Amino acid sequence: MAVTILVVEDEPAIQELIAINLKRAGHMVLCADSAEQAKLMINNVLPDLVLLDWMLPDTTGLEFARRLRREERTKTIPIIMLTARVQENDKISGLEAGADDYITKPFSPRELIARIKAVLRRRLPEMSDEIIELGGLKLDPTTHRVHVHVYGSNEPSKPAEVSLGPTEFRLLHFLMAYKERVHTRAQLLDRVWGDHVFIEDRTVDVHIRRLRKILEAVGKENLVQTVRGTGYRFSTECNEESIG
Amino acid sequence: MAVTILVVEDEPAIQELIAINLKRAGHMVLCADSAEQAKLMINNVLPDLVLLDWMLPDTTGLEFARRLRREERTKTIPIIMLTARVQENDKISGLEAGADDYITKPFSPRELIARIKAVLRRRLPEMSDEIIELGGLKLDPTTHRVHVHVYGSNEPSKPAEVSLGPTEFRLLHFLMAYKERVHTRAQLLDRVWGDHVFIEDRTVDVHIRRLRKILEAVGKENLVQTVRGTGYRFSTECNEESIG
DNA sequence: CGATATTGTCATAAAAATGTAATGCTTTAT
DNA sequence: ATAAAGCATTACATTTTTATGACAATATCG
Repeated sequence: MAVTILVVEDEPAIQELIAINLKRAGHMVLCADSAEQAKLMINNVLPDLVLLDWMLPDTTGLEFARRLRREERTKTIPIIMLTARVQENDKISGLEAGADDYITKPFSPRELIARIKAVLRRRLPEMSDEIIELGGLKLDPTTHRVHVHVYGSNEPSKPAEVSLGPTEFRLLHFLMAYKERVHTRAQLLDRVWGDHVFIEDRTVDVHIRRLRKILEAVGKENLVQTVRGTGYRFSTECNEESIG
Repeated sequence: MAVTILVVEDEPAIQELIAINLKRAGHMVLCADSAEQAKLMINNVLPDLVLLDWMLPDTTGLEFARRLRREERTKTIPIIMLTARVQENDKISGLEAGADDYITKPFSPRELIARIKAVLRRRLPEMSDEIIELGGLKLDPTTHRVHVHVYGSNEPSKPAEVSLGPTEFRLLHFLMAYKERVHTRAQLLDRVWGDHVFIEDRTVDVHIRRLRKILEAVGKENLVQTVRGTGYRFSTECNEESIG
């Protein structure tokens, strides 16, 4: 998949170095010298990941990262910070304003690529555009559509489309992206609804209900399962099994 | 599992950031700005792990760690220190004070999560998400499933799923995580049920019974064993004695 | 602006899980 | 052998958790 990476770095030499290596690794690369310029570029093309220098001419990387996190359109973009040397200073301390990772200069190209890969892998499953096909469902994030493939009939019947509301779609997408795994309501609120929400846990139940209702209507009743005392899970394995 | 982590850190930005990442990783997070506040929170809820900043407004993290280690109730809680210093001395005194690990700032969320996982695996196996395979049982915390592998039939029959209630699941998980070890009822109540519970000792018997019943139904009758006068244990060795 | 969809919360029903007590069985001690 | 102690098993009332439908508030779309 073509991952677009925005490099925000004022030092031309480093910028160049990074760009070359990223291109070699098969990524689309955009370069910006300043936060200002980065802003403009983001307006044009939404990158899949941002490499952000700690020190920028017009602002700090920290500040810029915060800005990215604040805005709806950019808030989920993974950020990797480039920081010069380990600072003893507590002000610079630690995790920088929502960065997904940081790399201290100097770094090797190999390390850079590895970190990018790791961040993408971790961040991607739920927001990647890849089609997920599971348990007779086909979910396409790009078209925002879900189709049911009905087993049993051996003729290649045209898969029916399932229509879901926005939240149900995201919920299903998340559950399918992390199939089999149980998610607590808190986790679902966090990752399907968003970070700062303060919504009742029980609301999740209602949305699960809505999702199930729609799935039942097309004969998919056991995919979204309850795990009592914990939460919910999407699974293609059956829930209850009696063994002799 | 639902691991409750107490973050003791006075810098709000870092605290917030840590909290976000821990939540995303599926943990329950409590935050305290000071040792004082941390103390109060611990009185309420006993956390499973403490992330402790080296520098605190009212005391040093070191001192606080010592205090935790002194008191009976908190004596065994794993502690991870957050420190900006890289001096060898500090590492040593931190470890002396009973820290299980320490992380130097700046650190990435990934590193943080990884260390927490490592400490949990070592200190609280029942809280770690690792699959446990033992005596023909396979317990997977992430999917919340238990499967029985039936020996004897050499055909690769699909392992059947065992369905357990919440408490039985936790109990089995705990027993399996500390296999072969005997646990008193009090210990089980403490660690499977929770901290402040006041429940009859005999209640454990009932849950052991329920667990056994389910396991018997799938042909696993000797895994949960009684140690008369002491308590219970999960063991793959048979406990039948030879007769003199 | 009106019509339709979507969303979060509540109330209530339904289901499942839990703790306790009562009773019977086994082992250990006297 | 008999009593005492420890454990197993069952039944049951209570509590906890989840499902479900209705509703008002918002958001979206034409």
